[in-house]
Amino acid sequence: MFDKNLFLCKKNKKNILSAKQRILEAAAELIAANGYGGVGIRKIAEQAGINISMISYYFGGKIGILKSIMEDYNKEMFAIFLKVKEKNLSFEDGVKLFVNQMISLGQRKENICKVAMMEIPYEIPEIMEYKKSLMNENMKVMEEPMKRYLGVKNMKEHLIIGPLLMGMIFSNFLFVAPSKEYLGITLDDKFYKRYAEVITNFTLYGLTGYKNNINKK
Amino acid sequence: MFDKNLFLCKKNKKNILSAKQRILEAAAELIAANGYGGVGIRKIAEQAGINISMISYYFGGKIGILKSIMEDYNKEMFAIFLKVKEKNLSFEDGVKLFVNQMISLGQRKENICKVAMMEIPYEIPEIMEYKKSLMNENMKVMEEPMKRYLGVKNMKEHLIIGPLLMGMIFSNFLFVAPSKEYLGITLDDKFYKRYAEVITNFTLYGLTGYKNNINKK
Amino acid sequence: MFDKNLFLCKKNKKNILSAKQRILEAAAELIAANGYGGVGIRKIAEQAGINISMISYYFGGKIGILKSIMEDYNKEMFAIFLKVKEKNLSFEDGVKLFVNQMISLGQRKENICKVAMMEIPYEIPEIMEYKKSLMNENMKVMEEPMKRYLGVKNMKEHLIIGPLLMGMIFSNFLFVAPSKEYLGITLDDKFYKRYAEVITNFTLYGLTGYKNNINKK
Amino acid sequence: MFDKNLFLCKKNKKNILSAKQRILEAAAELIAANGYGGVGIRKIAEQAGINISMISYYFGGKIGILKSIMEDYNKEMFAIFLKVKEKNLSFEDGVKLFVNQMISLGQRKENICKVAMMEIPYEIPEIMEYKKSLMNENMKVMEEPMKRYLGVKNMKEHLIIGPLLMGMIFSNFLFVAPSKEYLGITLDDKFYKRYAEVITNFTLYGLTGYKNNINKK
DNA sequence: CATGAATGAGAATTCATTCAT
DNA sequence: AATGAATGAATTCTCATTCAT
Repeated sequence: MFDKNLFLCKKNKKNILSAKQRILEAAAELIAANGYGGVGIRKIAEQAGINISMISYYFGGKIGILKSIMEDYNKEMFAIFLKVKEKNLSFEDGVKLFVNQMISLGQRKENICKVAMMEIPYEIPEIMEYKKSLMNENMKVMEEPMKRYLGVKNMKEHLIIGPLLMGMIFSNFLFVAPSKEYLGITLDDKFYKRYAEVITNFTLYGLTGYKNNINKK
Repeated sequence: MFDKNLFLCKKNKKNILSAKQRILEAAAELIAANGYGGVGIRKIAEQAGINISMISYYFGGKIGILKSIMEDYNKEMFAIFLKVKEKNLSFEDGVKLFVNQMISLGQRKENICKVAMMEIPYEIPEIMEYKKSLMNENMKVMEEPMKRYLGVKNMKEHLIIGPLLMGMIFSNFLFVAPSKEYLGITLDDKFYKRYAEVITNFTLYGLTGYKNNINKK
Repeated sequence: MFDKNLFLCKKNKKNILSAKQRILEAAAELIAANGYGGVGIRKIAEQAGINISMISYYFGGKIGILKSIMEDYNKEMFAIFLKVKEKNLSFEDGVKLFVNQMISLGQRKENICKVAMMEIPYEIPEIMEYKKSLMNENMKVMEEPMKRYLGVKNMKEHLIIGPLLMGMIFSNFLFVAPSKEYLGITLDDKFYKRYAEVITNFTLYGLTGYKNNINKK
Repeated sequence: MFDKNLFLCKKNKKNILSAKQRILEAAAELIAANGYGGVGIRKIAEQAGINISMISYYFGGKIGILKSIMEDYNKEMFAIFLKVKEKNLSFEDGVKLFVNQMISLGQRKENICKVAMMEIPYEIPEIMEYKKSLMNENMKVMEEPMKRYLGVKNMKEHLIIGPLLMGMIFSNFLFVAPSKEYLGITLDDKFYKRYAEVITNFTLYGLTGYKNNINKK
């Protein structure tokens, strides 16, 4: 196990290695709750326990944080795509693995996922360029399994079935989890076990129906 | 983009759409794209073609706009719930009507829907109180059809199946539609016809699977 | 006793006669507590129970209210000066009458007095011009009794003994009365009786000392 | 008027007087002339030669300036109380020292004194709480000398004789000095020497009368 | 690496006033 | 005599960023 204490700077008693990481986590949490425009770097710095100037130092500005979050999310996504792909599973097992991996990602990185999916300010050109490039990579990777598993050839169908699956799989992390504290509910492991069961089952039935429908055409 | 010149009344040089309505539409569009914190009332006033002070005058502040949008969305939701309920349809027809009505709502009020569902700043107490009260009303109305149609009794299941349906049905309006201009795609009536078909079909199959699963337990 | 109900306009159930008066009273109260710049005409209108525009209508603007208050105070002051003057009293009786009349004025028009004496914004030229003109009239009237009663000839002495008397006589209305609610104290008739006694006595002794001092020179 | 150029340090182009101090002085001058509500932080920043944001940075907002001014005034007051108290002087010498110290304070910090005494917006809760706490400390210190020198036991008498003395001693700084420029008069050392003489004399005679009166009772 | 003073632009809101009705 | 919508300027405060130390 990696011993982070080895890298403690005795002078100021702060963890050198994780300053950047702490900023990212604080930012993700706050942006998930308040939106990108609703959070100032002052609050982020405060919550991360670092000086404001460090954000410019590490990320080149507020926008750099958002890009880092988007990048992180996409790396995780790709890893899941590849993992599922290289296992060469049956339709049912592929769906099961994919859905469970995604839900697991949502649990591990709740805030990162919500921010990367929903808190993107569309009118900041730099962000949109970045998002486009990430989506294009995404599309390329998705194309082959969509065709193989579901028989989807038309690109317009991607724009329907892809978001459908994402909206369904991440529904908890987009709508429920962010407001759990305000609603006074707790989402424990038991809940997420049942959540994964329901989503997997719904997806399998739904995709079966989708295949029937698309093959009829 | 909303073209305010279309509605000019030549007589008194005032728009036919009331100032209040124009503010709401401009705000919904901008907030949908940039988040609540990412839009200033200056931009909203500019796009609505009114003086900045009018926002405080009509809505009592920026926060009032958001509450109006949330209110509008919820009114529409309730109308759909009631419409479906009072028709006493079969399971299949009920689902079909519900999904189609919701998608129609998403098409009519794309921005209102996205804002009300996703752009809520969780750390503004006034907003959270309002959201809670709206959600409670919502829950009450949902309880009976959830039980009758799906056999759901446990409230924790509501927290899964409800958001699941919403995330799926509105997936287009949450993920695709807001970035259509930036992605260079057009979502015409033909697209939405197919969209409704896929979502309805997926929902019917998925809910069937869900009923099977829940009755097995 | 004056019956204000006689002048009620049945139509709108508002007192016609006193709209202007109600504005003045509301303004004096609010300005006494918050300063001229600390009160908006909106609050004044609200407290007076009239429409905002009525202030411009009656007084030509916010500044007109202040001028009316200053005018009212000065009229009262002159009335007291004249009253004391024309009675041709002894030094002691003159002082007694003057002090008691002033204290009575302070009781009757607590807010008017405080505003006219202390809440004048020195950097509004229109106000300063008005104040100068009022002070000049004031000085003229004061000159003769100051000479006769106290033997004051030098104008620079006016600048000392005049304010000294005012600061002492009105001390309650300037420092204590405005904060009575916040300090939780009540200033009843018994208090003001004692107040008048102390001030009168102090003034008589003090002025005697002053006369001794000035005649020695 | 404060001439900031006098204090320029050529090396780093910064004033010797700290930014915080310059803000306080500029604020006191402007608030003394226009009232707290009549001055904006923009004007204060301008006159102090600093950026507007520095006011929030140093004082946490406009209200912080006022509190600093109140605090400064009260520190000076306490210093005088203590100085007079610990010298154990006779009644006459005690009064003389007290009055002269107060007048000297008024001369040194004309604006601070006027603001702290008269420009308090009674309807800002934060300010009133602060004022109450300062007044309570004040009352405690005053109690003993009031009893020893004047024989005052009843607290209601404090509410008369205390303000009476303050209104008299500070009369110049409250009514005359703030308008000296507008009235075209100059208040030189000679004037203040005479002012101190008159006030001291008046106070001694007046307090003697007060003692006679209170002992008769 | 880290700090904190400093900046100028922009945030939301409130201001006094005007005008058509 | 009275209303209320509308305006543009001014309000206080916070923003992201820079820079010298």
